[in-house]
Amino acid sequence: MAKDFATREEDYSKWYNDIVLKADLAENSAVRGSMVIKPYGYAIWEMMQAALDKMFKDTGHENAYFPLFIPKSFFSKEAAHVAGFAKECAVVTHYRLKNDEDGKIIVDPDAKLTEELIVRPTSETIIWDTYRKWVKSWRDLPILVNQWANVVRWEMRTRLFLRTAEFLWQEGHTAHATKPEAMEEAEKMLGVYTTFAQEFMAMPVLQGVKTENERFAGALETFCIEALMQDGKALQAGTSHFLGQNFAKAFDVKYLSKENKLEHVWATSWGVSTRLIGGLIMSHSDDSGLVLPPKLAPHQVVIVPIYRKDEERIAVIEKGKEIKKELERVGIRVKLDDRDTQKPGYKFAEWEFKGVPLRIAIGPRDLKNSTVELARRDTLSKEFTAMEGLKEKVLDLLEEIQESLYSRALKFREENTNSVDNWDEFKDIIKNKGGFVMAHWDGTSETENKIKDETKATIRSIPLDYQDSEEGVCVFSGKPSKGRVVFAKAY
RNA sequence: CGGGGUAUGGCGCAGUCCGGCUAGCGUACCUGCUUUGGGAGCAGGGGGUCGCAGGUUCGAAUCCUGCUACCCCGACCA
Repeated sequence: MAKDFATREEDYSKWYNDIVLKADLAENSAVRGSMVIKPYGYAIWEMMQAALDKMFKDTGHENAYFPLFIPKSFFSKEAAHVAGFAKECAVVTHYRLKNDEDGKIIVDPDAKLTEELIVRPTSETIIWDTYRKWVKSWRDLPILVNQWANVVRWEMRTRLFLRTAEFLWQEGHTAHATKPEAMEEAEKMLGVYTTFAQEFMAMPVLQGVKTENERFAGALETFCIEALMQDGKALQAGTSHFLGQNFAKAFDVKYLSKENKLEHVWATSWGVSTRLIGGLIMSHSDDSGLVLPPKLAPHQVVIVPIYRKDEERIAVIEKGKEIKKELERVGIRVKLDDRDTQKPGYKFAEWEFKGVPLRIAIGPRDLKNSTVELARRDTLSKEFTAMEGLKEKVLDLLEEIQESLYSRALKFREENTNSVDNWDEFKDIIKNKGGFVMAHWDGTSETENKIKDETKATIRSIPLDYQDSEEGVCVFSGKPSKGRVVFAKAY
Protein backbone atom coordinates (compact mmCIF):
# COMPACT_ATOMS: atom_id res chain seq x y z
CA MET A 1 0.00 0.00 0.00
CA ALA A 2 1.16 3.51 -0.75
CA LYS A 3 2.22 5.84 2.00
CA ASP A 4 -0.60 8.05 3.31
CA PHE A 5 -3.24 6.29 1.25
CA ALA A 6 -6.47 4.97 2.65
CA THR A 7 -7.29 1.51 1.32
CA ARG A 8 -10.59 0.70 -0.38
CA GLU A 9 -11.37 -1.67 2.45
CA GLU A 10 -10.79 0.91 5.19
CA ASP A 11 -12.66 3.82 3.72
CA TYR A 12 -13.75 3.81 0.11
CA SER A 13 -14.63 7.52 -0.07
CA LYS A 14 -11.36 8.55 1.48
CA TRP A 15 -9.49 6.21 -0.86
CA TYR A 16 -11.17 7.90 -3.81
CA ASN A 17 -10.42 11.36 -2.49
CA ASP A 18 -6.80 10.47 -1.71
CA ILE A 19 -6.27 9.28 -5.27
CA VAL A 20 -7.67 12.46 -6.77
CA LEU A 21 -5.49 14.61 -4.53
CA LYS A 22 -2.27 12.59 -4.45
CA ALA A 23 -2.31 11.75 -8.13
CA ASP A 24 -2.56 15.48 -8.64
CA LEU A 25 -5.75 15.34 -10.69
CA ALA A 26 -7.76 18.05 -8.94
CA GLU A 27 -8.31 19.88 -5.69
CA ASN A 28 -11.05 21.80 -3.99
CA SER A 29 -11.07 25.47 -4.81
CA ALA A 30 -11.97 28.61 -2.92
CA VAL A 31 -15.40 28.36 -4.51
CA ARG A 32 -17.91 26.13 -2.77
CA GLY A 33 -18.37 22.85 -4.60
CA SER A 34 -16.12 23.82 -7.48
CA MET A 35 -12.79 22.18 -8.17
CA VAL A 36 -9.53 23.16 -9.75
CA ILE A 37 -8.60 20.56 -12.33
CA LYS A 38 -4.83 20.31 -12.19
CA PRO A 39 -2.62 19.77 -15.24
CA TYR A 40 -2.38 15.99 -14.87
CA GLY A 41 -6.14 15.63 -14.41
CA TYR A 42 -6.82 18.01 -17.27
CA ALA A 43 -4.46 15.99 -19.48
CA ILE A 44 -6.71 12.97 -18.93
CA TRP A 45 -9.74 15.07 -19.85
CA GLU A 46 -7.94 16.21 -23.00
CA MET A 47 -7.29 12.57 -23.93
CA MET A 48 -10.98 11.86 -23.46
CA GLN A 49 -11.99 14.92 -25.44
CA ALA A 50 -9.71 14.03 -28.32
CA ALA A 51 -11.10 10.52 -28.63
CA LEU A 52 -14.74 11.57 -28.27
CA ASP A 53 -14.40 14.57 -30.54
CA LYS A 54 -13.04 12.37 -33.30
CA MET A 55 -15.94 9.97 -32.90
CA PHE A 56 -18.46 12.81 -33.00
CA LYS A 57 -16.91 14.18 -36.18
CA ASP A 58 -16.73 10.72 -37.72
CA THR A 59 -20.49 10.49 -37.19
CA GLY A 60 -21.09 13.78 -38.96
CA HIS A 61 -21.19 16.29 -36.12
CA GLU A 62 -19.65 19.76 -35.92
CA ASN A 63 -18.65 21.83 -32.91
CA ALA A 64 -20.18 25.20 -32.08
CA TYR A 65 -20.47 27.41 -29.04
CA PHE A 66 -23.51 28.94 -27.36
CA PRO A 67 -23.71 31.50 -24.52
CA LEU A 68 -23.04 30.72 -20.88
CA PHE A 69 -26.04 32.84 -19.85
CA ILE A 70 -29.65 32.05 -20.61
CA PRO A 71 -32.47 34.59 -20.23
CA LYS A 72 -34.76 33.51 -17.43
CA SER A 73 -37.84 33.59 -19.65
CA PHE A 74 -36.43 30.76 -21.80
CA PHE A 75 -36.78 28.47 -18.84
CA SER A 76 -40.51 28.91 -18.56
CA LYS A 77 -41.09 27.59 -22.07
CA GLU A 78 -40.69 23.85 -21.49
CA ALA A 79 -42.50 22.91 -18.27
CA ALA A 80 -40.89 19.56 -17.47
CA HIS A 81 -37.44 20.96 -18.24
CA VAL A 82 -37.89 23.85 -15.80
CA ALA A 83 -39.19 21.62 -13.07
CA GLY A 84 -36.10 19.45 -13.43
CA PHE A 85 -33.53 22.20 -13.18
CA ALA A 86 -35.11 25.16 -11.40
CA LYS A 87 -33.92 24.14 -7.94
CA GLU A 88 -30.27 24.05 -8.84
CA CYS A 89 -29.71 27.15 -10.96
CA ALA A 90 -27.26 29.96 -10.35
CA VAL A 91 -28.84 33.28 -11.28
CA VAL A 92 -27.19 36.52 -12.34
CA THR A 93 -29.18 39.51 -11.12
CA HIS A 94 -26.77 42.46 -11.42
CA TYR A 95 -24.08 43.61 -13.77
CA ARG A 96 -21.95 45.95 -11.67
CA LEU A 97 -20.14 46.39 -8.34
CA LYS A 98 -19.30 49.57 -6.53
CA ASN A 99 -17.65 50.89 -3.37
CA ASP A 100 -19.97 51.73 -0.50
CA GLU A 101 -19.32 54.54 2.04
CA ASP A 102 -16.87 52.34 4.01
CA GLY A 103 -14.93 51.54 0.85
CA LYS A 104 -16.27 47.99 0.79
CA ILE A 105 -17.19 46.36 -2.50
CA ILE A 106 -20.92 45.84 -2.82
CA VAL A 107 -23.33 44.91 -5.59
CA ASP A 108 -24.59 48.15 -7.10
CA PRO A 109 -28.34 48.14 -6.43
CA ASP A 110 -28.82 50.47 -9.42
CA ALA A 111 -27.35 47.87 -11.73
CA LYS A 112 -30.16 45.38 -11.53
CA LEU A 113 -30.85 43.44 -14.73
CA THR A 114 -34.35 43.87 -16.12
CA GLU A 115 -34.34 40.16 -16.91
CA GLU A 116 -32.21 37.85 -14.81
CA LEU A 117 -29.76 35.53 -16.52
CA ILE A 118 -29.42 31.86 -15.64
CA VAL A 119 -25.97 30.30 -15.75
CA ARG A 120 -26.64 27.32 -18.01
CA PRO A 121 -27.25 24.01 -16.24
CA THR A 122 -27.60 22.58 -19.78
CA SER A 123 -28.15 24.39 -23.06
CA GLU A 124 -31.33 23.02 -24.63
CA THR A 125 -33.26 26.26 -24.24
CA ILE A 126 -30.72 28.70 -25.66
CA ILE A 127 -29.87 26.29 -28.45
CA TRP A 128 -33.48 25.66 -29.46
CA ASP A 129 -34.16 29.36 -29.41
CA THR A 130 -31.26 29.65 -31.86
CA TYR A 131 -32.30 26.71 -34.02
CA ARG A 132 -35.60 28.45 -34.73
CA LYS A 133 -33.62 30.93 -36.81
CA TRP A 134 -31.61 28.23 -38.53
CA VAL A 135 -34.46 26.06 -39.71
CA LYS A 136 -36.92 26.96 -42.45
CA SER A 137 -36.91 24.04 -44.85
CA TRP A 138 -36.37 20.29 -44.79
CA ARG A 139 -33.15 21.17 -46.64
CA ASP A 140 -31.81 22.80 -43.45
CA LEU A 141 -32.01 19.48 -41.60
CA PRO A 142 -30.50 17.66 -39.88
CA ILE A 143 -28.52 19.97 -37.61
CA LEU A 144 -25.77 17.94 -35.98
CA VAL A 145 -24.01 20.17 -33.48
CA ASN A 146 -21.91 19.50 -30.42
CA GLN A 147 -20.62 21.94 -27.85
CA TRP A 148 -17.71 21.53 -25.41
CA ALA A 149 -18.59 23.68 -22.45
CA ASN A 150 -18.90 24.17 -18.73
CA VAL A 151 -22.25 24.07 -16.94
CA VAL A 152 -23.35 24.91 -13.42
CA ARG A 153 -25.75 22.97 -11.23
CA TRP A 154 -26.02 24.17 -7.66
CA GLU A 155 -25.65 20.80 -5.99
CA MET A 156 -26.17 20.31 -2.27
CA ARG A 157 -23.30 17.93 -1.84
CA THR A 158 -20.34 17.71 -4.11
CA ARG A 159 -17.44 15.33 -4.67
CA LEU A 160 -14.39 15.86 -6.83
CA PHE A 161 -15.20 14.87 -10.43
CA LEU A 162 -18.32 12.88 -9.48
CA ARG A 163 -20.46 15.85 -8.65
CA THR A 164 -19.25 19.43 -8.69
CA ALA A 165 -21.23 22.64 -8.92
CA GLU A 166 -19.46 23.56 -12.13
CA PHE A 167 -18.34 20.82 -14.47
CA LEU A 168 -16.96 20.39 -17.96
CA TRP A 169 -18.84 18.35 -20.50
CA GLN A 170 -19.92 18.08 -24.06
CA GLU A 171 -23.52 18.37 -25.12
CA GLY A 172 -24.73 17.36 -28.54
CA HIS A 173 -27.95 18.92 -29.78
CA THR A 174 -29.44 17.68 -32.99
CA ALA A 175 -32.52 18.54 -35.01
CA HIS A 176 -34.17 16.15 -37.46
CA ALA A 177 -37.04 16.08 -39.91
CA THR A 178 -38.53 12.83 -38.70
CA LYS A 179 -39.04 10.91 -35.52
CA PRO A 180 -37.25 7.74 -36.68
CA GLU A 181 -34.25 9.80 -37.73
CA ALA A 182 -34.03 11.48 -34.31
CA MET A 183 -34.48 8.17 -32.55
CA GLU A 184 -31.75 6.67 -34.67
CA GLU A 185 -29.45 9.56 -33.75
CA ALA A 186 -30.09 9.12 -30.02
CA GLU A 187 -29.31 5.42 -30.30
CA LYS A 188 -26.25 6.03 -32.44
CA MET A 189 -24.74 8.36 -29.85
CA LEU A 190 -25.43 5.87 -27.11
CA GLY A 191 -23.37 3.51 -29.23
CA VAL A 192 -20.56 6.05 -29.47
CA TYR A 193 -20.52 6.43 -25.68
CA THR A 194 -20.51 2.69 -25.22
CA THR A 195 -17.58 2.28 -27.57
CA PHE A 196 -15.70 5.06 -25.83
CA ALA A 197 -16.35 3.69 -22.34
CA GLN A 198 -15.37 0.15 -23.21
CA GLU A 199 -12.58 0.60 -25.71
CA PHE A 200 -10.88 3.69 -24.32
CA MET A 201 -11.77 3.74 -20.64
CA ALA A 202 -11.74 -0.07 -20.41
CA MET A 203 -14.93 0.35 -18.42
CA PRO A 204 -17.72 -2.10 -19.22
CA VAL A 205 -21.16 -0.51 -19.36
CA LEU A 206 -24.75 -1.67 -19.56
CA GLN A 207 -26.89 0.00 -22.18
CA GLY A 208 -30.49 0.74 -21.43
CA VAL A 209 -33.22 3.32 -21.12
CA LYS A 210 -34.25 5.23 -18.04
CA THR A 211 -37.58 4.82 -16.33
CA GLU A 212 -39.88 7.82 -16.25
CA ASN A 213 -38.58 8.72 -12.78
CA GLU A 214 -34.98 8.88 -13.88
CA ARG A 215 -35.56 10.37 -17.31
CA PHE A 216 -33.99 13.69 -18.32
CA ALA A 217 -36.26 16.66 -17.69
CA GLY A 218 -37.97 17.31 -21.02
CA ALA A 219 -37.08 14.02 -22.74
CA LEU A 220 -39.45 11.36 -24.07
CA GLU A 221 -36.77 8.71 -23.78
CA THR A 222 -33.39 8.74 -22.07
CA PHE A 223 -30.83 6.17 -23.16
CA CYS A 224 -27.96 5.61 -20.79
CA ILE A 225 -24.84 3.67 -20.08
CA GLU A 226 -24.31 2.49 -16.52
CA ALA A 227 -21.03 1.26 -15.06
CA LEU A 228 -20.38 -0.60 -11.83
CA MET A 229 -17.81 0.85 -9.45
CA GLN A 230 -15.59 -1.18 -7.14
CA ASP A 231 -17.71 -0.39 -4.10
CA GLY A 232 -20.76 -1.93 -5.74
CA LYS A 233 -22.43 1.35 -6.64
CA ALA A 234 -23.57 2.28 -10.12
CA LEU A 235 -22.33 5.29 -12.03
CA GLN A 236 -24.34 6.83 -14.83
CA ALA A 237 -21.59 7.38 -17.37
CA GLY A 238 -23.43 8.97 -20.27
CA THR A 239 -26.91 9.77 -21.48
CA SER A 240 -28.51 10.29 -24.87
CA HIS A 241 -32.00 11.74 -24.99
CA PHE A 242 -34.76 11.48 -27.53
CA LEU A 243 -36.55 14.77 -26.95
CA GLY A 244 -39.41 14.30 -29.38
CA GLN A 245 -40.88 17.62 -30.48
CA ASN A 246 -41.01 19.10 -26.98
CA PHE A 247 -38.36 21.72 -27.50
CA ALA A 248 -39.37 22.43 -31.10
CA LYS A 249 -42.86 23.17 -29.86
CA ALA A 250 -41.66 25.23 -26.90
CA PHE A 251 -39.37 27.31 -29.12
CA ASP A 252 -41.48 27.19 -32.25
CA VAL A 253 -38.95 25.47 -34.48
CA LYS A 254 -40.77 24.47 -37.68
CA TYR A 255 -39.79 23.52 -41.21
CA LEU A 256 -41.56 23.12 -44.52
CA SER A 257 -41.47 19.52 -45.62
CA LYS A 258 -41.06 18.24 -49.16
CA GLU A 259 -44.86 18.03 -49.19
CA ASN A 260 -44.99 21.75 -48.37
CA LYS A 261 -46.38 21.09 -44.91
CA LEU A 262 -45.25 23.00 -41.82
CA GLU A 263 -43.86 20.52 -39.28
CA HIS A 264 -42.10 20.73 -35.91
CA VAL A 265 -38.61 19.26 -35.93
CA TRP A 266 -37.50 16.29 -33.84
CA ALA A 267 -34.67 16.59 -31.35
CA THR A 268 -31.98 14.75 -29.44
CA SER A 269 -29.38 15.77 -26.92
CA TRP A 270 -26.54 13.75 -25.46
CA GLY A 271 -23.71 14.36 -23.06
CA VAL A 272 -20.83 13.08 -21.01
CA SER A 273 -18.88 15.03 -18.43
CA THR A 274 -15.73 15.19 -16.35
CA ARG A 275 -17.58 12.74 -14.15
CA LEU A 276 -16.10 10.11 -16.47
CA ILE A 277 -12.76 10.76 -14.77
CA GLY A 278 -14.38 9.68 -11.51
CA GLY A 279 -15.60 6.54 -13.25
CA LEU A 280 -12.17 5.90 -14.65
CA ILE A 281 -10.62 6.15 -11.19
CA MET A 282 -13.16 3.88 -9.55
CA SER A 283 -13.06 1.24 -12.28
CA HIS A 284 -9.39 0.36 -12.19
CA SER A 285 -7.46 1.97 -9.38
CA ASP A 286 -6.09 -0.02 -6.46
CA ASP A 287 -4.63 0.55 -3.01
CA SER A 288 -1.40 1.81 -4.55
CA GLY A 289 -3.20 4.61 -6.34
CA LEU A 290 -4.48 5.47 -9.75
CA VAL A 291 -4.41 2.93 -12.59
CA LEU A 292 -4.89 4.39 -16.07
CA PRO A 293 -5.80 2.47 -19.21
CA PRO A 294 -3.06 2.99 -21.82
CA LYS A 295 -5.39 4.59 -24.35
CA LEU A 296 -6.18 7.49 -22.00
CA ALA A 297 -2.93 7.76 -20.05
CA PRO A 298 -1.20 11.10 -20.69
CA HIS A 299 2.07 9.22 -20.29
CA GLN A 300 1.89 5.59 -21.37
CA VAL A 301 5.48 4.91 -20.41
CA VAL A 302 7.69 6.69 -17.92
CA ILE A 303 11.45 6.24 -18.02
CA VAL A 304 13.27 6.57 -14.71
CA PRO A 305 17.04 6.89 -14.93
CA ILE A 306 19.16 5.51 -12.10
CA TYR A 307 22.68 6.69 -11.40
CA ARG A 308 25.21 7.63 -8.75
CA LYS A 309 28.00 9.51 -10.37
CA ASP A 310 27.81 12.30 -12.88
CA GLU A 311 29.22 10.26 -15.75
CA GLU A 312 26.64 7.57 -15.03
CA ARG A 313 23.90 10.17 -15.09
CA ILE A 314 24.99 11.45 -18.48
CA ALA A 315 25.21 7.97 -19.98
CA VAL A 316 21.92 6.74 -18.51
CA ILE A 317 19.94 9.82 -19.52
CA GLU A 318 21.46 9.65 -22.99
CA LYS A 319 20.14 6.10 -23.26
CA GLY A 320 16.80 7.20 -21.85
CA LYS A 321 16.44 9.84 -24.54
CA GLU A 322 17.28 7.27 -27.17
CA ILE A 323 14.61 4.89 -25.92
CA LYS A 324 12.08 7.71 -25.65
CA LYS A 325 12.68 8.70 -29.24
CA GLU A 326 12.42 5.14 -30.45
CA LEU A 327 9.12 4.57 -28.62
CA GLU A 328 7.69 7.88 -29.75
CA ARG A 329 8.39 6.92 -33.33
CA VAL A 330 5.76 4.21 -33.06
CA GLY A 331 3.26 6.58 -31.43
CA ILE A 332 3.83 5.82 -27.76
CA ARG A 333 3.48 8.70 -25.28
CA VAL A 334 6.67 8.70 -23.22
CA LYS A 335 7.83 10.74 -20.24
CA LEU A 336 11.52 10.76 -19.41
CA ASP A 337 11.72 11.70 -15.76
CA ASP A 338 15.19 13.25 -15.76
CA ARG A 339 14.60 15.41 -12.68
CA ASP A 340 17.78 15.51 -10.67
CA THR A 341 15.86 16.72 -7.64
CA GLN A 342 14.16 13.42 -6.76
CA LYS A 343 15.58 9.98 -6.23
CA PRO A 344 14.50 6.88 -8.15
CA GLY A 345 12.53 5.37 -5.27
CA TYR A 346 10.52 8.55 -4.98
CA LYS A 347 9.85 8.59 -8.70
CA PHE A 348 8.77 4.96 -8.71
CA ALA A 349 6.25 5.67 -6.01
CA GLU A 350 5.04 8.86 -7.63
CA TRP A 351 4.44 7.44 -11.11
CA GLU A 352 2.85 4.43 -9.53
CA PHE A 353 0.15 6.41 -7.78
CA LYS A 354 -0.25 8.54 -10.86
CA GLY A 355 -1.19 5.40 -12.71
CA VAL A 356 1.31 5.34 -15.59
CA PRO A 357 0.78 1.94 -17.28
CA LEU A 358 4.45 1.05 -17.86
CA ARG A 359 7.66 2.08 -16.18
CA ILE A 360 11.10 1.59 -17.61
CA ALA A 361 14.06 1.93 -15.23
CA ILE A 362 17.57 2.19 -16.65
CA GLY A 363 20.73 2.16 -14.58
CA PRO A 364 24.43 1.51 -15.12
CA ARG A 365 23.81 -2.22 -14.74
CA ASP A 366 21.37 -2.08 -17.65
CA LEU A 367 23.80 -0.20 -19.83
CA LYS A 368 26.32 -2.98 -19.24
CA ASN A 369 23.82 -5.79 -19.86
CA SER A 370 21.83 -4.00 -22.53
CA THR A 371 18.59 -4.48 -20.55
CA VAL A 372 15.95 -2.37 -18.85
CA GLU A 373 13.66 -3.01 -15.93
CA LEU A 374 10.07 -3.01 -17.13
CA ALA A 375 7.26 -2.68 -14.57
CA ARG A 376 3.51 -2.96 -15.15
CA ARG A 377 1.17 -0.76 -13.17
CA ASP A 378 -1.87 -3.01 -13.45
CA THR A 379 -0.21 -6.12 -12.00
CA LEU A 380 2.64 -4.34 -10.16
CA SER A 381 4.98 -6.95 -11.61
CA LYS A 382 8.42 -6.20 -13.00
CA GLU A 383 11.05 -7.93 -15.06
CA PHE A 384 14.38 -7.29 -16.73
CA THR A 385 14.10 -7.32 -20.46
CA ALA A 386 16.50 -6.83 -23.37
CA MET A 387 16.71 -3.40 -24.97
CA GLU A 388 16.59 -5.24 -28.24
CA GLY A 389 12.97 -5.43 -29.37
CA LEU A 390 11.81 -3.13 -26.58
CA LYS A 391 9.36 -1.12 -28.64
CA GLU A 392 7.53 -4.21 -29.87
CA LYS A 393 7.37 -5.50 -26.34
CA VAL A 394 6.04 -2.17 -25.05
CA LEU A 395 3.41 -1.99 -27.78
CA ASP A 396 2.27 -5.51 -26.96
CA LEU A 397 2.18 -4.80 -23.26
CA LEU A 398 0.18 -1.60 -23.63
CA GLU A 399 -2.40 -3.48 -25.62
CA GLU A 400 -2.40 -6.32 -23.12
CA ILE A 401 -2.86 -3.93 -20.20
CA GLN A 402 -5.74 -2.19 -21.95
CA GLU A 403 -7.47 -5.53 -22.52
CA SER A 404 -6.69 -6.91 -19.12
CA LEU A 405 -8.11 -3.85 -17.36
CA TYR A 406 -11.29 -4.27 -19.34
CA SER A 407 -11.64 -7.97 -18.65
CA ARG A 408 -10.83 -7.48 -14.99
CA ALA A 409 -13.55 -4.85 -14.72
CA LEU A 410 -15.97 -7.01 -16.69
CA LYS A 411 -15.27 -9.98 -14.43
CA PHE A 412 -15.90 -7.79 -11.41
CA ARG A 413 -19.21 -6.65 -12.84
CA GLU A 414 -20.26 -10.21 -13.64
CA GLU A 415 -19.38 -11.36 -10.15
CA ASN A 416 -21.40 -8.50 -8.76
CA THR A 417 -24.49 -8.89 -10.90
CA ASN A 418 -27.23 -11.05 -9.43
CA SER A 419 -30.60 -12.14 -10.68
CA VAL A 420 -33.00 -11.98 -7.79
CA ASP A 421 -36.64 -13.12 -7.49
CA ASN A 422 -37.18 -12.87 -3.78
CA TRP A 423 -37.78 -9.59 -1.95
CA ASP A 424 -35.80 -10.45 1.19
CA GLU A 425 -32.88 -11.56 -0.91
CA PHE A 426 -33.17 -8.33 -2.92
CA LYS A 427 -32.93 -6.21 0.22
CA ASP A 428 -30.08 -8.30 1.58
CA ILE A 429 -27.98 -8.04 -1.58
CA ILE A 430 -28.57 -4.31 -2.02
CA LYS A 431 -27.71 -3.67 1.61
CA ASN A 432 -24.78 -5.99 2.17
CA LYS A 433 -23.25 -6.87 -1.16
CA GLY A 434 -24.14 -4.11 -3.60
CA GLY A 435 -23.69 -4.46 -7.33
CA PHE A 436 -26.28 -4.75 -10.06
CA VAL A 437 -29.43 -6.61 -9.18
CA MET A 438 -31.48 -7.89 -12.11
CA ALA A 439 -35.04 -8.19 -11.00
CA HIS A 440 -38.57 -8.15 -12.30
CA TRP A 441 -40.54 -4.95 -11.93
CA ASP A 442 -44.19 -4.22 -12.58
CA GLY A 443 -43.47 -1.11 -14.61
CA THR A 444 -44.98 1.46 -12.22
CA SER A 445 -43.30 4.51 -10.71
CA GLU A 446 -45.12 3.76 -7.50
CA THR A 447 -43.29 0.46 -7.05
CA GLU A 448 -40.02 2.02 -8.11
CA ASN A 449 -40.39 4.73 -5.47
CA LYS A 450 -41.30 2.27 -2.74
CA ILE A 451 -38.26 0.17 -3.53
CA LYS A 452 -36.12 3.28 -3.43
CA ASP A 453 -37.54 4.36 -0.06
CA GLU A 454 -36.94 0.97 1.44
CA THR A 455 -33.55 0.09 -0.01
CA LYS A 456 -32.08 3.27 -1.58
CA ALA A 457 -31.73 1.27 -4.79
CA THR A 458 -33.05 2.78 -7.99
CA ILE A 459 -33.67 1.35 -11.42
CA ARG A 460 -30.49 2.21 -13.23
CA SER A 461 -31.86 1.16 -16.56
CA ILE A 462 -34.23 -0.99 -18.48
CA PRO A 463 -31.95 -3.10 -20.67
CA LEU A 464 -32.20 -2.52 -24.41
CA ASP A 465 -33.25 -6.13 -24.96
CA TYR A 466 -36.00 -5.84 -22.36
CA GLN A 467 -38.80 -6.59 -24.82
CA ASP A 468 -37.44 -10.02 -25.74
CA SER A 469 -36.47 -11.06 -22.25
CA GLU A 470 -38.28 -13.46 -19.96
CA GLU A 471 -41.56 -12.61 -18.28
CA GLY A 472 -42.06 -12.95 -14.56
CA VAL A 473 -43.54 -11.28 -11.52
CA CYS A 474 -42.38 -8.08 -9.85
CA VAL A 475 -39.96 -8.75 -7.01
CA PHE A 476 -41.76 -6.18 -4.86
CA SER A 477 -45.44 -6.18 -5.81
CA GLY A 478 -45.87 -9.66 -7.30
CA LYS A 479 -47.61 -8.16 -10.31
CA PRO A 480 -46.76 -9.27 -13.85
CA SER A 481 -43.46 -8.10 -15.37
CA LYS A 482 -42.25 -8.16 -18.96
CA GLY A 483 -38.60 -8.51 -18.10
CA ARG A 484 -35.77 -7.87 -15.69
CA VAL A 485 -34.49 -4.36 -15.06
CA VAL A 486 -31.22 -3.26 -13.44
CA PHE A 487 -31.37 -2.11 -9.83
CA ALA A 488 -28.47 -0.62 -7.86
CA LYS A 489 -27.50 2.07 -5.47
CA ALA A 490 -26.06 4.88 -7.51
CA TYR A 491 -23.65 7.78 -7.34
C1' C B 1 -32.52 22.21 3.72
C1' G B 2 -32.27 18.64 8.52
C1' G B 3 -28.44 16.12 11.94
C1' G B 4 -23.26 15.95 13.59
C1' G B 5 -18.32 17.93 13.54
C1' U B 6 -14.14 21.14 12.56
C1' A B 7 -11.55 25.94 12.01
C1' U B 8 -3.96 26.87 15.08
C1' G B 9 2.78 27.79 9.51
C1' G B 10 1.71 24.69 2.66
C1' C B 11 -0.57 19.92 4.55
C1' G B 12 -1.87 16.76 8.96
C1' C B 13 -2.47 17.60 14.05
C1' A B 14 -1.50 18.78 19.74
C1' G B 15 -2.53 22.69 23.10
C1' U B 16 -8.65 24.95 24.59
C1' C B 17 -11.97 21.49 29.67
C1' C B 18 -8.65 24.27 34.26
C1' G B 19 -6.54 31.85 30.83
C1' G B 20 -0.05 33.06 32.32
C1' C B 21 6.82 33.15 29.92
C1' U B 22 9.23 33.13 23.15
C1' A B 23 2.27 28.69 20.60
C1' G B 24 4.47 23.17 19.90
C1' C B 25 4.91 18.34 17.01
C1' G B 26 5.03 15.50 12.32
C1' U B 27 5.53 16.41 7.32
C1' A B 28 6.66 19.71 3.44
C1' C B 29 10.15 23.84 2.35
C1' C B 30 15.52 26.25 2.32
C1' U B 31 21.20 25.46 3.09
C1' G B 32 25.33 22.05 3.64
C1' C B 33 27.59 17.23 3.72
C1' U B 34 26.89 12.07 2.96
C1' U B 35 23.48 9.39 -0.36
C1' U B 36 20.78 7.47 -5.26
C1' G B 37 18.18 -0.32 -8.45
C1' G B 38 11.34 1.12 -4.15
C1' G B 39 9.06 7.15 -0.95
C1' A B 40 17.28 8.63 2.08
C1' G B 41 20.29 10.19 6.70
C1' C B 42 22.48 13.88 9.77
C1' A B 43 23.15 19.03 11.05
C1' G B 44 21.46 23.92 10.67
C1' G B 45 17.43 27.31 9.09
C1' G B 46 12.89 30.21 7.42
C1' G B 47 7.70 30.40 7.91
C1' G B 48 1.76 31.13 12.22
C1' U B 49 -2.38 38.73 13.34
C1' C B 50 -4.46 30.57 16.46
C1' G B 51 -11.52 31.48 10.82
C1' C B 52 -13.90 36.76 11.40
C1' A B 53 -16.07 40.66 14.66
C1' G B 54 -17.02 42.24 19.42
C1' G B 55 -16.74 41.51 24.81
C1' U B 56 -14.62 39.86 29.92
C1' U B 57 -9.54 40.26 32.11
C1' C B 58 -3.45 42.99 34.49
C1' G B 59 -3.14 39.09 30.66
C1' A B 60 -7.15 35.27 25.72
C1' A B 61 -5.60 30.06 20.80
C1' U B 62 -7.93 29.05 25.74
C1' C B 63 -13.78 32.21 28.87
C1' C B 64 -18.58 34.85 26.79
C1' U B 65 -21.70 36.73 22.46
C1' G B 66 -22.53 37.04 17.36
C1' C B 67 -21.09 35.73 12.45
C1' U B 68 -18.68 32.99 8.46
C1' A B 69 -16.51 29.00 6.01
C1' C B 70 -15.48 24.01 5.33
C1' C B 71 -16.07 18.60 6.22
C1' C B 72 -19.10 14.12 7.26
C1' C B 73 -24.17 11.72 7.31
C1' G B 74 -29.21 12.24 5.08
C1' A B 75 -32.99 14.40 1.25
C1' C B 76 -31.84 16.38 -4.42
C1' C B 77 -28.84 15.41 -8.75
C1' A B 78 -24.58 13.97 -14.40
